[in-house]
Amino acid sequence: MLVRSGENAQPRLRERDALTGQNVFCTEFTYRRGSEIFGEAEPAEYLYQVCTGVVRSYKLLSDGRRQINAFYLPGDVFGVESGKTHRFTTEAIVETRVQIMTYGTLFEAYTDSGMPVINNVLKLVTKNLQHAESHMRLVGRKTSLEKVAAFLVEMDRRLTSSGVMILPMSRRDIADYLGLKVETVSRALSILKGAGVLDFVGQAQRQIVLLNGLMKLDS
Amino acid sequence: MLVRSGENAQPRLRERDALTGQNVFCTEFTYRRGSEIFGEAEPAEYLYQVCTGVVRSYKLLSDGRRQINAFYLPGDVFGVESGKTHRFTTEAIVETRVQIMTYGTLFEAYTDSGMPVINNVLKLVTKNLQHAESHMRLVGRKTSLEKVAAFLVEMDRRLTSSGVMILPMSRRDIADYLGLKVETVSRALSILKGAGVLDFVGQAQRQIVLLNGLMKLDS
DNA sequence: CGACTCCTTGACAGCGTTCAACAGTAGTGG
DNA sequence: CCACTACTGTTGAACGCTGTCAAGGAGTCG
Repeated sequence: MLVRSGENAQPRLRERDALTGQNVFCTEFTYRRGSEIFGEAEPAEYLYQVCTGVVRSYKLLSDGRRQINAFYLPGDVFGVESGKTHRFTTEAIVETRVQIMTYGTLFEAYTDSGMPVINNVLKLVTKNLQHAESHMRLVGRKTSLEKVAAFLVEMDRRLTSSGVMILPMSRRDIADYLGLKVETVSRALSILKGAGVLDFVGQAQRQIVLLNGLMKLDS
Repeated sequence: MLVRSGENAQPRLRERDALTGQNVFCTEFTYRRGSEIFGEAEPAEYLYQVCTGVVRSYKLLSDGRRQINAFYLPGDVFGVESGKTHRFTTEAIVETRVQIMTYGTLFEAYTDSGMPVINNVLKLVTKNLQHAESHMRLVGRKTSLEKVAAFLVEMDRRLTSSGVMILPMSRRDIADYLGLKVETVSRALSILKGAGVLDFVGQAQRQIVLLNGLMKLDS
């Protein structure tokens, strides 16, 4: 039985699991905004899939800086490790409901169905690899404007419904994701707004609509 | 039968292949310095393992800049794709001998031995993922000095024998790997030499010895 | 030996960080 | 429900680092 500190568990039977393609018992958890899901170097016991909410994955460097690796949105699977420990810390950015499966369940599914499971794991790791490679080029990109623009395009693609994008993460999160400072992100957004390629909806600084061509940047 | 333009093939039976753990027929090729091994978006037909020499893997961005993704040294396997095409261009930096195996052979090995093969592929992709994540932090790191120092530590770990490191790649390669300009790399090396943490051996600018603590930088 | 690339160094400009101040927002408790 | 407080976000000014442009020397390959 799963035990996690202070979170409410809601065991459920999911019809088809994303990885195993089978009927498996899963457990749902809800994490409060800002709470840690798992920490770096903790033993990797579970796989997670976001139901609602958003998760950030990061490492703290020795100088105190934080490098955010990825944002996980509804549908995304995270916590997959080939070693025995997690390599990143993950936190819920907003109140987040996740679906949890034990590695044990995964391995049982493997012995049952074989190839498909491990193949899905491979696809997942490959997807992460491609994102990491793409993000590496983004972080190495020249200007802060390009970084922020690329970030907006990525987020727009992943979480826009009805044309307006509601960013769940703070400017600091964006900055730590792009390797910039908060002020630079803020400035870039102001410049992009001034250039007419985006606009803020209402007074909220996190509701953004991309207007005309924020052209697709290379890979 | 393998056919590659203008390169001399040397079919050999390797005793145990790195991926399959089996006896398989492999083919060896020698690539001249600067020649392309495979190009981005080409169909992925073969796996490669470096015997001698060094390989660079990169993408050309739309603005003409080149982002080097990884350097492959003797023993490293590259060309592994989960899709049908290569996502990077690879070139021999110096005269390089590689061992080639077809994906077909890989799949035969899978049907024969099952789990171990795909498990090795998973390990390989995971290793690439970890390198990409680590490199992402490196590229996002603050100063050019830290980038160059981290690069030297990485290379020192991977290719030093007898304390002196012979860099096979040019300053331009290093710059494109770290997201810097050639002049900045050169300046950083001069500064590090002035600070007494490294020294050039003889007159050659590519033979470097790390003296005292270039402390291990985080992950 | 000559032509080429590679590497280094200098001067300068541009961009992002740093420091600082302020406004807007949200969360808390009276 | 409002006031207080802490956090979040924006903007300005000065500084420092890296890119840019330019020149020259060193090394390498034909």
